[in-house]
Amino acid sequence: MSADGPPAKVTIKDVAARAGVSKGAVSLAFNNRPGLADATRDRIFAAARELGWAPNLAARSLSSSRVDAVGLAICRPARLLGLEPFYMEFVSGIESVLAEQSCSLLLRLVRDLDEEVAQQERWWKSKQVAGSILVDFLTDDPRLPALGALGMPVIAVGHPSLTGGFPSLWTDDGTAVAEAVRYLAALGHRRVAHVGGAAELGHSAIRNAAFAATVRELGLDAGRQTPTGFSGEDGARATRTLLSSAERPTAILYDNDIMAVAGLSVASEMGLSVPADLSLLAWDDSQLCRLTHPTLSAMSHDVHGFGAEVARTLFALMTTGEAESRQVPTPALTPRGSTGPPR
Amino acid sequence: MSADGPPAKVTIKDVAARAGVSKGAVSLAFNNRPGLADATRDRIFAAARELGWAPNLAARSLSSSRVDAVGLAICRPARLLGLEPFYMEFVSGIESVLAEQSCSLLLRLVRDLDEEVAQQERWWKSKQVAGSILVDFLTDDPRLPALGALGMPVIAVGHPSLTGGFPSLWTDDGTAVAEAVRYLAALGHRRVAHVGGAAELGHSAIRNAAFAATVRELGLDAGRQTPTGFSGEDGARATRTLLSSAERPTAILYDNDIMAVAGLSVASEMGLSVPADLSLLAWDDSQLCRLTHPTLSAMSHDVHGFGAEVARTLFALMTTGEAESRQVPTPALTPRGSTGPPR
DNA sequence: GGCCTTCACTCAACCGGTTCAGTACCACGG
DNA sequence: CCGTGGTACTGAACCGGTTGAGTGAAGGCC
Repeated sequence: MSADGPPAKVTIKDVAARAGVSKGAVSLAFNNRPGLADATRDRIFAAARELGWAPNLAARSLSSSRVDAVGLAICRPARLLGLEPFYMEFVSGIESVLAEQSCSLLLRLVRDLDEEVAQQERWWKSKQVAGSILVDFLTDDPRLPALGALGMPVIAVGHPSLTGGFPSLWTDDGTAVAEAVRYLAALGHRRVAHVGGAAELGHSAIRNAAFAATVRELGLDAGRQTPTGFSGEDGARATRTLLSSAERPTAILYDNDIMAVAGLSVASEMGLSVPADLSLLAWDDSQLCRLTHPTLSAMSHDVHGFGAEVARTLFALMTTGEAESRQVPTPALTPRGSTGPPR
Repeated sequence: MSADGPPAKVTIKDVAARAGVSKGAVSLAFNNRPGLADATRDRIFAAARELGWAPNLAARSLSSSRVDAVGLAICRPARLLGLEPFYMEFVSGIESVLAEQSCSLLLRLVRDLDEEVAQQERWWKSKQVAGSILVDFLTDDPRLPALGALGMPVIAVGHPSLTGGFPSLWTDDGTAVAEAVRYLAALGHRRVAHVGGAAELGHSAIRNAAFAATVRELGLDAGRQTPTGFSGEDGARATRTLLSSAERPTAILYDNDIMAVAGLSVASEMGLSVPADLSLLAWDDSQLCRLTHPTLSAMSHDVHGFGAEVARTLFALMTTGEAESRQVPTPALTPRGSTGPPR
C-alpha cells in the first residue's frame, strides 16, 4: 500500500532478497512443498505480501511445463448461444471446479468445426491449455480424427457412441425421451410430435431414434418429428406447421426450452388452449420454464453440476492420465402447467 | 501426418535445425519481422509445418513480456447469467475482435466484488492478462480504488460518472428511458411504472432517475418504481404487486427482457389483455422478445457490436496507452405487439 | 579499389520462474 | 568420536522463446 513511484516490476529475486533466502526457497514456499522451516516460510510470505509479488505464470509454466488453463470451444451462432441458458450454466459449473485449482478457462466461440479444430490445435501446440472439453458431437464428427492424433487430454460431452474413444460424460437422453413419451401417452395422448434438432447432431439422432422407438412400442399414432436449428424462430415455425396439419398432434416434445416457449406462444396465437387442446413438454429446464403462463413442464437436469463433473473428470485425466467415462443423472420429468390429458 | 511414435516435443531449435538457420531466424519469421529473405522465410515455415511446431506461448510471453489475453469477471449468480442473453452476446462481441489479434479471453464468474478484485489483481500481478474489462458498476464501486492503484489497462463499461477515471464505454440509458416514457405517454398512458434494478447498481440509478424526471416533466401521475434483482421471478413478483395495487399502472417498463416476459405471463395469469389493458416494454431486446404472444416491444441495441467496440478500445489502450471514453449508440425503441393505447 | 551501407543472418544473454544435486548443520546411536 | 540420517537451504542449470549487438557478404558511390 506504499506509494512506490513507478511500480517497478518485482520478481522472485526481490522477494528472496527481502526475506534473506534464495530464489529456490521462495519457489518452495509458494508451491507449498516441504523442506522449509515454518519461520522461513512465514518470512517469505511476508516479504511477498509487502512487495505485492505474485509468481509470473508464464515463467512458471515454462520451467515446470505445467499449464493452468483448459479450453472450451463452442460452435453455434452467438445470437443463439445467448439464448440458451444451457451453456452459461454449463460454463459456470466448469468454472466452479477450475477456480478451486486456480485454473482458467479459455472460452472461444467458433463459427464451424474446422475453426474449432484449428483453435484446439493451436491451444495444445502452443501449450496454452493442459486439456480441453469437446461438446456438440456430430455423428462421424470431423474433430475426432484431427484431435485424436494430438495426444491432448480431452473430455467429450456426449454418448460414447459419438465420441470416438475419448473419455466421455453424457446424459441418457434416450431413456429420458422414452420417459417423456410414456408420460404423455399415460395422460392419454395418441398423437405426439417431436421438435428436435438436425440429424447430424449426435444427441439429436439419439433422441429422434428413442422417440420413434417409444412411439412404436406404445402403439401410438406415427409421431411426427421435425428437425430444427434450436432457435426460437425454428421452434415457432415447426409448431405452426404441426398445428396446421390435418392430423394435428395433441402433445409436442421440444428439444430445448426456448423452442417450447415459442411453441407456447404459437399455440396462443392460434387460439389453442394449453394444456386442454395441446400439451407442451420442454427439455433443458431453466428459469424460463417457470416464467410462462401456463408454466412449462420440462425434462430437467442439473446442468451446473454436469459442468462441474466434466471439469473434475478432465482434471483426473490430466493428473492421473486416466478418466472413467460415465453417465450423469438422467433428465427427470418435472410436470408443470403445460401438460395434461387431451380434451 | 507421419507416425512419429511418441510425439516428442519439438522446439524452435528443431525447426531451426531443419530449416538450416538459427533460432533467431525462426523467431523473426514467426513474428513476421523484416530481415529475412523470402526463400528463407518459406523454408522456415515449411520446416515448422512438417514438424507441427507452434511457438510455446509461455516462453514467448516470458521473454517478450507481452501477454496475449485479457480478463473479464462477471459477478452475478450463474442461474441468472444463463438467462440473460446480454452477456453471451457481449462476450461474443469481445471475442470477435480478440480472435483477430489471436488474443484470448479469460472469463471468470465471481460471487462478489471482493472476489473480482482478488481475481483481477492475481491476473495482473501474475501477468496472465494484458488488460481487463470491468462491468456492472455500483455507485461508489469498491473496485475503483483497489484496481486503480494497479496500473492495469482497464476499459470500464458504464457511464463516466460511475467509472472513476477509467476509460469508459456506455449507452445513454437516461435518454433511452426518456424516449420509452415519452412513447408510452404519447400512446395515452398516464400511469406508467418501472420495474428496475437495485439502486446500488449504477446504471439502475441512472435509469431510475431518468424515469422519475421524465414522468415529472410530462406531468404524468407519479410513476411507481420497483427495484429488483433482474431475475424472472423478481419481475413476476413486481408485476403482481403493481397490478394488484389500487392505482394500477396501464404501462410497465422493464429493465431487461426476462422480467418483461415474466410480466407478460403475470398479466395473462391475472386475466389482463396485452396491450389493451396493459402495455409492456422490455429492455435489452433479444430473440426472446419475438417469441412471446404478443411479441414484446423493446428498447433494443447492438450488444454484440458493443462488446466488439469495448475490445477494440481496450486494444487501443494496451497498445497506445491511450483510449477515448465514448458513448455507443443509444438503445432505440422497437415497437411490437405489447404496447398500445390504454383501453 | 577503398569506403560506407544495407541486408541477411548468427550468437549469446536474458526473461522469471523450477528443479535437483550438493552443502552445512544438527541430532542421535554405537 | 565417528558415521549416519535427516532437515533446511543454496546455486546453477534449464525451460523455449526474444532481443540486440555483431558478422560477413553484396552492392553503391566516388
